[in-house]
Amino acid sequence: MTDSADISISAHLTALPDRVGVDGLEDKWRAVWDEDGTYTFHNPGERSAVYSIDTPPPTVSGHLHVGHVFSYTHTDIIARYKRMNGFNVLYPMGWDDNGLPTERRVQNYYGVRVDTSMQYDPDFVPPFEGTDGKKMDAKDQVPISRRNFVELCEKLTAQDELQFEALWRKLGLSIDWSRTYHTIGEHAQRVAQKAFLRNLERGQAYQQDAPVLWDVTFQTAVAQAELESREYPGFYHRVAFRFEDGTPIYIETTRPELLAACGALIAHPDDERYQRYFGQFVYSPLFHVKVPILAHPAAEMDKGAGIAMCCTFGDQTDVQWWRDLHLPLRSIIQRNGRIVMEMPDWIEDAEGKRVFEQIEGKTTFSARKAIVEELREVGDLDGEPTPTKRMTNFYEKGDKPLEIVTSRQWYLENGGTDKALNAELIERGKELNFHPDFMRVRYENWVHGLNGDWLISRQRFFGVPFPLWYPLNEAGEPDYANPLLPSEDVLPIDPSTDIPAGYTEEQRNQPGGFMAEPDIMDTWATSSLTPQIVTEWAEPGQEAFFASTFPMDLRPQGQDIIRTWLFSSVDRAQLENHCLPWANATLSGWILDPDHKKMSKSKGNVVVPNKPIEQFGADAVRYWAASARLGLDATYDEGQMKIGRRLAIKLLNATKFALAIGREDENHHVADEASATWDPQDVTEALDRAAMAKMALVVKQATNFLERYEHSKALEVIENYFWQFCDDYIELVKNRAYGTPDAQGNVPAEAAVKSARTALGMGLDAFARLLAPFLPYATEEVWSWMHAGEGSVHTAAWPKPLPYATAAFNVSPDVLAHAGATLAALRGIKSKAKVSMKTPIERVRLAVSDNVRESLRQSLADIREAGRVIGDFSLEHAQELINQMQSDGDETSDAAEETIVVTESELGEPPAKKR
RNA sequence: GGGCGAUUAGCUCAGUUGGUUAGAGCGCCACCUUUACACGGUGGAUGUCAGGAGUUCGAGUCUCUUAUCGCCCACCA
Repeated sequence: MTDSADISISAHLTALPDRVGVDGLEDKWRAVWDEDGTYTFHNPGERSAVYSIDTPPPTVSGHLHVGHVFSYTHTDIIARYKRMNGFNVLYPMGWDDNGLPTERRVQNYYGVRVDTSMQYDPDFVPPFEGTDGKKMDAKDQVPISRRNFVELCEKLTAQDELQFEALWRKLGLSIDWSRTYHTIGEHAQRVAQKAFLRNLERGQAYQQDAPVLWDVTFQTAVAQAELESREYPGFYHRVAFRFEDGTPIYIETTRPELLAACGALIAHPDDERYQRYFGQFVYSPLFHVKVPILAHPAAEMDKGAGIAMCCTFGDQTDVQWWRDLHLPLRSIIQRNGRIVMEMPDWIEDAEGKRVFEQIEGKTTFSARKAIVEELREVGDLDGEPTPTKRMTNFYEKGDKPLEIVTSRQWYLENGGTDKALNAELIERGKELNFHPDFMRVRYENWVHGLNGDWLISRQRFFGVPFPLWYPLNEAGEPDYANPLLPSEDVLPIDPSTDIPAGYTEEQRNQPGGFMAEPDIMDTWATSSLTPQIVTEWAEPGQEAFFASTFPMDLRPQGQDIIRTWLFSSVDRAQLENHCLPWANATLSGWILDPDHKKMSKSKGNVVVPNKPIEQFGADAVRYWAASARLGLDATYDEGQMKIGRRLAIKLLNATKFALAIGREDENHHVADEASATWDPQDVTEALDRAAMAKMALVVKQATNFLERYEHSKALEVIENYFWQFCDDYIELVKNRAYGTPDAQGNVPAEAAVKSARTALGMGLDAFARLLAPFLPYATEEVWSWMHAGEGSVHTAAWPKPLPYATAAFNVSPDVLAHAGATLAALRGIKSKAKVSMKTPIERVRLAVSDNVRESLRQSLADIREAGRVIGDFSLEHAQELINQMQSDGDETSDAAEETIVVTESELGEPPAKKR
C-alpha cells in the first residue's frame, strides 16, 4: 500500500492578483533565476546523475535569426525536462568567435586588414567603427599587425556575444551562464593544441606537400567538408594540339588559360579513336611544348572530345593523372589566383615566351581572353567557344572557383584514407541515437564518400595556431620533418611570439635558429572538440568532472553541419577517447518564411527574433518552436505564437481560479495566504476521479514522448488535456467546488466540495509542471502562487502517474469525456437557439448508449448544474446507436461522443440581461 | 545521376501496427458580456489525403510510378 503522505501535495498559497497577464514575466523571473542560481550545474560526482549537453556555439559574427530561437528552444525543453527528472544538467554556452567569419566582419567593421610584416602597435585605434554593411575596397583598409587584428576580433566578438546572451536570456534558455567558453578562448585553444599534439604523437596528424584545394580570395587551403558545388558559366573551347608533321588533334577545354600548364593529353585506354596515338607526342598550341598522349581510365570517352589536356592543375582529375602517370608539375597559377610572373622553364619556344609574357600576372579571366585571342589568330581554335554551365567547387564562404595549388599542409586522419578507421566511424554512427533517425543516412553517406584525410591547416590569422616551430639549418631552411614541440603544461602557445625550449627570441628566423609554423587550424579543428572543452578533458585537477560528464548525453545541432561538426566531433572522440562523444544527437530543421522559402540573409527574408518575443512573449515564441518536430522544416508562423500566448494566459487564469475558490472576499479579492494539502484520498467524486485518471494517462504519455525526444507530441497531449480540463472539467465542477446550492436548494456535501477542490489543485499543479519545459515564465508565475517559498517549478519534480492514478481509484477517464460531450450537447441546444449559456433548460431528453448512460449517471448532478438543467433530464436508449456501438465493439470516448443525441428539449426563460 | 525528407481543410499541422463516417488549431460564419479568462466563451460549415497503377475484404497509411518543393552527395576535359 502506498502511504498517502508520499503522494499528497503540500501547497503554500499566496495572495492572488486581481488580473493576470503574461507581459513582464520574462524580466521578473529571469532576475529571480539569476539570483537563485536555478540553472547552476552542481556536479554530483556520478555520471548517472548528470545530463550533459554539448550546446552549439553560435557564430557570433552571424546575425541573430529566428532559426536560432527555434533549435535552441528544442534543446532547452529537453534540458528542463531532464532537470525536473532529477538530473544535474550541464548546459553550458559557447561562442564560436574563431575563424573566417569573424575575420571578415572585423575587416569591414573597423576598416582594417592584416599585414604580417607590421609590428604590434599597443596604441592602435581603428579608423572606423561600425562600417558594417558598407562595402569597402581592400585598398582602403588600414594595414595592421596580426596581434592588433586579433585584439580587434576579440573586442568585436565580445559585443556580439552580449547580443546573443541577451536574446537567450529573454527566450528563457536554462543555461548555466557561469559555464561559457569561446572557441578562440584560452581553454579552447589549450584543448585544441593538446589534442593536436597527442594526434601528432600517435601519428594521426601529419604534414604533406601536395596539391590542395585553394581559395584565391582568402588565400587559404580548404577542406573537403567546406566545399560547395555551384553552377558556374563557362565556354567549351575546341583547341588543336599538333603532331610533329602538323596534323591536328583536337581537345575541348573550359580553361584555355591553363594551356601553358599542360603536361599531357589523356584518353581512355579503351577508346579506339585514340589508342593508336598512345605513347606519341604532340605540341601544344601557342607555347609549342612537347607533351605525350597517354591512357588513363579516369578519362571519359563521352566527355568533350574524349581526350583531355591534363594541366597541373585544372581540377581534381588532373591531380589524379599527375599522380598516377608521374607527370611533371607545371604550375602557372599563383596563390592569389593570378598567372605567375616568372617565365616557366619548360617553355623554350620564342613565340611561346612572347605569348606567356602577355598573360603574366593576369587573372585567370583576363588570361583566358588573351589566350583565346592568340589561338584564334594562329588558327588553333576550331570554331567559336560554346557556352556551357558546369558545376564547380567553391569554398562555401568564397565567391571564386577554387584553384588547386601544391603546398605543405597539415592533415588529420578522419577515415578518408584509412579503411579501418572509416569502418570504426561508420560503426560509431550506428551507435549514435539520431533524432530523427533518418539523419543517420546523411552521416553514413558522408563518411563513405570521404576521399582524403582532413586538411586542418589554414593560411589565415585569427584562429588557434599550430603549437610548434621548425629548426632552421645553417642555410636558414626549415626542417619540417622534425618540428620543435612545446610541453603540454605550457599550452596554449602562439609560436609567433612564444619561443621553443632551448632557443632565444634572437634566434627567430635566423640560420641555425627556429621559425614558427605560420598556419592556424581550421575552425572545425577546435569546434570538433567542444565535448572535450565543456567537460574539462585533460585539464589537471578536473578528472572527476570529466568522468561525471563525458561521454555526453546530447549534441543538438543543425542538419546542415552533419558532415562538419557532427562528423568531425565523432572523429576526434574516436581518436582521443575511443568512444562516441555523446549518446544522442538532435537535428533541427530549417525555418521557412511564410512563402515556404528557407530564411537566409542573402534572400533578405530573415526575421529578427527579438521582435516576436517582444510582441507575443517568450513563452509564445517557445510554443511555436516547440510545436515543430525535430528534423522537419517549420514555417515562421505568428499565428502559432498567438496560440502559445493564449495558452500561457489561460494557464494563469485557470490556476488563479482554482486557487481562489473558497478564499475570496466579497469583492473577489484573494489577499490572504493559506496552506493546503491536496491528498489523492480526498478525491471521492466520480467526475473528479475521472479527471485524475486522465491526468495519470497524460503524464505517462507526455513522459514517454519526452524520453524519445518527441517534444512536440508531448506538448500536444498536455495541451489537449489542458483545454479539456478548462473547458469541460472546470465548467462541470465549478458550482460544486464553490459549494453553490442546486436548483432545489441542496448544498453539496462537504466531502464533494473538497473532492472538487483537491482535484482542481492537483490538476493545476500538474499542468504547471508539465508545461514548465515549454512555457517557463507562465508556469513559474503560477507555481509561485501555489508553492511560495518552495523554489522554482524548474527544479520541482516532473509528475509521476501514481498520485493521479491513486486519486482516480479505477474510475475511467471516459466519465469525463462523456460528461464533456453531454455538456457540449446541452450547450449546442442554447447555441442553436441563440440564447445565453445561462439560460435554464426546462426539460431535455438525450439518446445515449448503455455504457455512456452508465458513465453519465456518475456525474449527472455536475452536468445538470453546469448545463443549468432545472427540470426533467432523461437519458434514453437509442437502439440504432447502440447497435452501432456493439458492431464495432469500440468504447472509446471519441465514439461515445457521437452516441449522445438530443432528441427533445425545452428552454426556460433566459436570465434578465445585465446592463 | 544517387540519396533523404515533404505533399492531408483557405492557412499551420496531427494522423501510431492498414479497419467503418480522415482530425486539431487558426481563419471564416452565427451566437453569448457567464462571479478564472473579451488577451474571453459556445456552437457551426469546410477535404479529388499531389496524380496514376497495384496488393488487399478494406489504403491517407503498404508496393511501384510520375510530378512539384526543400536539402545532401556526385558530376569540373
